[in-house]
Amino acid sequence: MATIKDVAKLANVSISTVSCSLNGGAGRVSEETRERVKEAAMQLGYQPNGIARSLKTKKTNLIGVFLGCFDGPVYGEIRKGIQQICKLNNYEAIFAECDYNSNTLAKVIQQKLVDGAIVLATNVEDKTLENIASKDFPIVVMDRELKNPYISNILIDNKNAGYNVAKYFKELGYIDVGYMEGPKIDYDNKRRIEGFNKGVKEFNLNLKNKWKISGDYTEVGGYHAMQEFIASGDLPRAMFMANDEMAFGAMTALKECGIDIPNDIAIAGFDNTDMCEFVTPPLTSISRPSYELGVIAANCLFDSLNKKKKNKSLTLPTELIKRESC
Amino acid sequence: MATIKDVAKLANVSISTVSCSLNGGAGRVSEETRERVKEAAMQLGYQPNGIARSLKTKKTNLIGVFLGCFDGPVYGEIRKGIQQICKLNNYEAIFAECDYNSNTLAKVIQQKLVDGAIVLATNVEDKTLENIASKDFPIVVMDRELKNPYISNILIDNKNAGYNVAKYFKELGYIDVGYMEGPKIDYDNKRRIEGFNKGVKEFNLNLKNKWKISGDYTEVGGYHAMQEFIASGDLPRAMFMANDEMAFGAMTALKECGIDIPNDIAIAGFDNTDMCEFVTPPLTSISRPSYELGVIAANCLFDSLNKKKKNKSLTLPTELIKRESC
DNA sequence: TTGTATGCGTTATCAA
DNA sequence: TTGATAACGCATACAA
Repeated sequence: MATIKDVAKLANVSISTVSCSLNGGAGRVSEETRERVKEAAMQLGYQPNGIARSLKTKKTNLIGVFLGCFDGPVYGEIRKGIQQICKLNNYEAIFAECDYNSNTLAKVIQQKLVDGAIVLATNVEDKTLENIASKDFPIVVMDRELKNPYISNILIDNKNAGYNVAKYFKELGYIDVGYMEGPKIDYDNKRRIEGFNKGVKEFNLNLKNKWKISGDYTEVGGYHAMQEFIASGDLPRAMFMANDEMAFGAMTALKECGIDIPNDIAIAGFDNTDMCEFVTPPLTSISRPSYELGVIAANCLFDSLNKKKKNKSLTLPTELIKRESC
Repeated sequence: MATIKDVAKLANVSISTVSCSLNGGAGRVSEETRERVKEAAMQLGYQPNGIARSLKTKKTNLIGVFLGCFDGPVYGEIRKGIQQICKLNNYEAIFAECDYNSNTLAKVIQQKLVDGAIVLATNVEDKTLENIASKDFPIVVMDRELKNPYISNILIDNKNAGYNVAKYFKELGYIDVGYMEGPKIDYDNKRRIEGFNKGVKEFNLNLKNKWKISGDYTEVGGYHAMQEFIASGDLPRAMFMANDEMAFGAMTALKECGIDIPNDIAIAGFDNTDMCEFVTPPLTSISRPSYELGVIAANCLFDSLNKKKKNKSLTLPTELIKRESC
């Protein structure tokens, strides 16, 4: 692989001239020299070594996005939003999957491989993030609330969303209600359920303990949890599902047993994914601004990175989308 | 952030002693000194700067996984397989999403950020990969066949799988058949359809041109494509779908129109995703070893990386899983 | 307008 | 057993 030295030799100039010709603005080198250097670089297929450059400049023009799992339509939208903003800022986003016993995050960050991070991985501990965040290394979290001068919090209004589902159930006259939650450790899930519970209390709904079940955010998980629930023989009049995918699985199980939606049981999901419109019956769900969430998180990170702005805390609103499943 | 110098100063030794104490094997430094250095490092929270280390050692202990899109259950399994092997080799995997006009791949690789790459992104051009692959930078591709000494090919037997679906249709007495393909640019898709076509010819099935439709590998896409297809008023007796997700969407559309599966039309999918068992009726599909695919691809990359072994070409078998949709 | 020299934080060679 | 020092490839302050 050609280095800057090789280019310098071929173009018959010093390495500093090569560097300036290739990166620098106008003024520093004559147009003639610049051309000669560019020609030489092209000829050798020269590509600056990013590692060496980073060592010198102390930045990599890379941000790290740490996700607990890449799956699901919501993650996809968030990623798109992040990438869009990275491109505008001449950065690239690299992604890492953080499972429970992985230290990828620490490794990548401590090694200075990225200039900042966006974290959406429940299983990463708060302490880890607090230790890593600094003036030179801003972090944006999307799955928790952290009070730290170098950490920004971008969230959606989960609690209000859950509350609104309960309110809507009340409006429709559904008194006996239940829910299927996601992973108990998940921040979003906790807040959704918290809001729903608040509504249940406020509107005098009847939420038996046995009507609180849990899935794992997957379609298959929702299917199984609902199957078991049906077998118990005691169903509420309406159920709030902590995400759409579980709701889809649950609907499949219900239909298999000949239980009518919404006449026997009403279902509401969360995320308003594309399929909501197309399942039978179409699924009432909570719409969240996923793409925008990614955009905002990335912008927030670049604000910290560029202008050294202060950290931010934002909570984005959600909207209840009413369809025939209720 | 503490550097090796700070540690050296605190421990009252030279930086080379620090380096050896922390990385090196036995013999080089006395146990006593090593302890003192470790103590100092701990106290300062010292973490070696990976960038500087990489510049020197010419390796990052990182591999890049370049995906066209992270979504779908198959991708998830492949990623898990890759990560498992990375862990065993003391490497980390970082992921990048390659959309059509992104240059993330080139950037990450040319900057020497990763020691090797696994590519599963149809939209990356062959030429790009051929240019980048070298003795020092092995690549494993999973979405195409490339003859290059530094590129390994790990594939599944798409063609045979498609052929087997046609054969199965014949066995069941379905003569009028159709298919819904995925993105035409996709290698897997092309081969699946190719194999199916071969079977159609060989078994004298009747595949009208109007029975060849296309989706985009998504559930929503499959739903819409099928809706339109139904509206055309002329359906075959059986259809092969290039992946399960489209099949699920298509099944939803069919059921909505009161078209019975498999009595009016039989459906076969591809990937044998978890939901196949749970949709109504359960979906006949092609099982592929996704996790193993990731394991094998990663192992293959490490073989090239470590022992400088030759490139490999492997095609993994698939299996037709029969369920009630046919 | 150009070149020389320094240093980024490591690892590794060599001499002590 | 240890320390001084060169080198990795680049950017840049400063000298010419």
